Amino acid sequence: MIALRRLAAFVAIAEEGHITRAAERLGMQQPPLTRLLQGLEAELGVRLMERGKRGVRPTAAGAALCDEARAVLARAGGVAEAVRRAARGEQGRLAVGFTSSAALHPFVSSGLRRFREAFPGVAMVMEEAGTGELVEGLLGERLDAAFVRSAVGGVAGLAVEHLLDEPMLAALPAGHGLAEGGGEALRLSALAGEAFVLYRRPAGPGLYDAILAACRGAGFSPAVAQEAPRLTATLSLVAAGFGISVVPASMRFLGGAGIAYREIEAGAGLCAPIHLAVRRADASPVLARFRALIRGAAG
Amino acid sequence: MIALRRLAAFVAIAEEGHITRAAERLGMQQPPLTRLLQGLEAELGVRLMERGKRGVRPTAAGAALCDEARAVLARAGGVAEAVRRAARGEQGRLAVGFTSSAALHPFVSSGLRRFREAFPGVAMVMEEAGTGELVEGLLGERLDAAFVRSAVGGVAGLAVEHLLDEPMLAALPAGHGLAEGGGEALRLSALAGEAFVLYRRPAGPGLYDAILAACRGAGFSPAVAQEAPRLTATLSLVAAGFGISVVPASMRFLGGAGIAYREIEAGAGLCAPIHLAVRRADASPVLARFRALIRGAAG
DNA sequence: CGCGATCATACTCTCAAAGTATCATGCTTT
DNA sequence: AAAGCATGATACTTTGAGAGTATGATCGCG
Repeated sequence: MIALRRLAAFVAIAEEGHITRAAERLGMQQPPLTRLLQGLEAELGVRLMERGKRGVRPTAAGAALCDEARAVLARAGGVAEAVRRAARGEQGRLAVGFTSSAALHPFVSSGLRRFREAFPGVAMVMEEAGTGELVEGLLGERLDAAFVRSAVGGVAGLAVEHLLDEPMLAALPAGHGLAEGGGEALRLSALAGEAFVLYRRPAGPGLYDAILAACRGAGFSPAVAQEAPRLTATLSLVAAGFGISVVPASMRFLGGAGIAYREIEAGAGLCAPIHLAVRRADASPVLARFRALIRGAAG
Repeated sequence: MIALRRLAAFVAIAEEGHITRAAERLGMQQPPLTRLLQGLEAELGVRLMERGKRGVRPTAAGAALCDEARAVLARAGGVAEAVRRAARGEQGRLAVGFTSSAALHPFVSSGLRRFREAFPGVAMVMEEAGTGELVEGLLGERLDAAFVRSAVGGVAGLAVEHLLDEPMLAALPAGHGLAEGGGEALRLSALAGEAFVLYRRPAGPGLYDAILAACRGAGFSPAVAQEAPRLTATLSLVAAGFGISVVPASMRFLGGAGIAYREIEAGAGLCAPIHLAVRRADASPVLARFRALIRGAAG
């Protein structure tokens, strides 16, 4: 492999048309440059420069080398800067996961958009999946960060950052007895006798457990009539009259016709948090930038 | 600029995940490799490898460097071979010119096509122009070779190679008294009283002079009624009845309606040669390949 | 014909990078 | 817990590619 130094020297010779002048430009003496050229010619087994009375001029092979060398030098010249950008977190890759419920919150989508605009050099990969898959993705280094609803506090190796708390709403089939309430907050205990439709626990344990705990706090244990595999499916089941549900407030914009939403009294302690989970040991500067931006947006 | 040697060493470290093993692969000892890595880190001001108990693993910056380095190394690795190909004439540029009359001869077009097929790595540039322009193009290095009809022997610095001789035909307006001859060759002296339409001498001195010389040899001096700026225009004028002309046989396929072609007796010494003109000093291997192929096709 | 410009050759020298030897650290195994 | 092994870091020595100096060879030009 021909060293970059020699390529640069050759380009200088070709551009100046004189070994002497090229040596001057390179800040060296003429004899070593002459030998450098001879060395290149010997190594390639090809005459690169035609020596004339008035300087030198490239042969066809020399012109080809000059072109190739310029390309290599240009690429090599940018390496150092690219690495420094990567170290500053301005360039690289970032894989972000989110549960389907987090994806629907405007905070998440706007945060991702803002990061993308602030760091256009970072290639982003998105993944929507259940909490379990996201945790697995983080541990297996397939993901760098994940927006989740439960705290995932128990998982070793992960750090979880609390971003915000979102109120939850009761989702009732239109026409349900409790659907109309004049804008008043609903008492959670009013739902004691209802059939509940919930997002499957394995896919979203955080929300599931929060709802069950709040119900128990309100003095009843909800009857779970259906478990839906996706949040959208939950709302479809509610609309179809299979029961009622309790969902994060940002879902309000999703479920269209057939569903009435009512606030739940604050005392019930029902809230849907959003957390950012990352590997505790991950020192990636891109991730640091991402966390800083998201944390700033949350605070 | 980071030397290729160091980039290659870094890639080896990143790929092996152990400095020791990478050193083995590179055929060197471990300490210098460790220092090489430290040197890179110092030069870039960035930590590239995280040292762990069981070897090393790249940081984000290290991964970026690894990617960049691979790209540079791949490009640099091909340089030597590309230069050798250029030296063998298998890669490069070739600019070929031809006069309009030469362009119409099947030998020229098939020769160009065959060269193109045989050396797909050579980028070709074509130019159709008058003889004067072609000579100027060769001397000014805009062209590397030109197909011409006259010998251009007088021009210093050019070498001219004779490729073939083509018979010439009398081109007569349809219905002309000499147009029908039962396939017999026409005696040149039979044209003594005719008005001649000729391609302008500055654009094609070779043909012009050959025709005049042959006529004088046949005992008459032709009356040039019209001079046309292009060969196709010559035939148009003949078809329009402005006079008769004498043209290379390959023109027969060009002039469509309104023109009758007749062979001229061999003794008149009328023939239209095709030559290849090149710079005498041009040692380009691509040109050498081209000349060899064209010469082979002619012989 | 001598002068200036330019590339080539011979010899010396220097410093960056390779080698050698050895230490430090922290698992793993007994 | 101690010995052993794997791995990287450090200190010192050695080497060689490449830089410098001096000079020769060639040739156009006034």
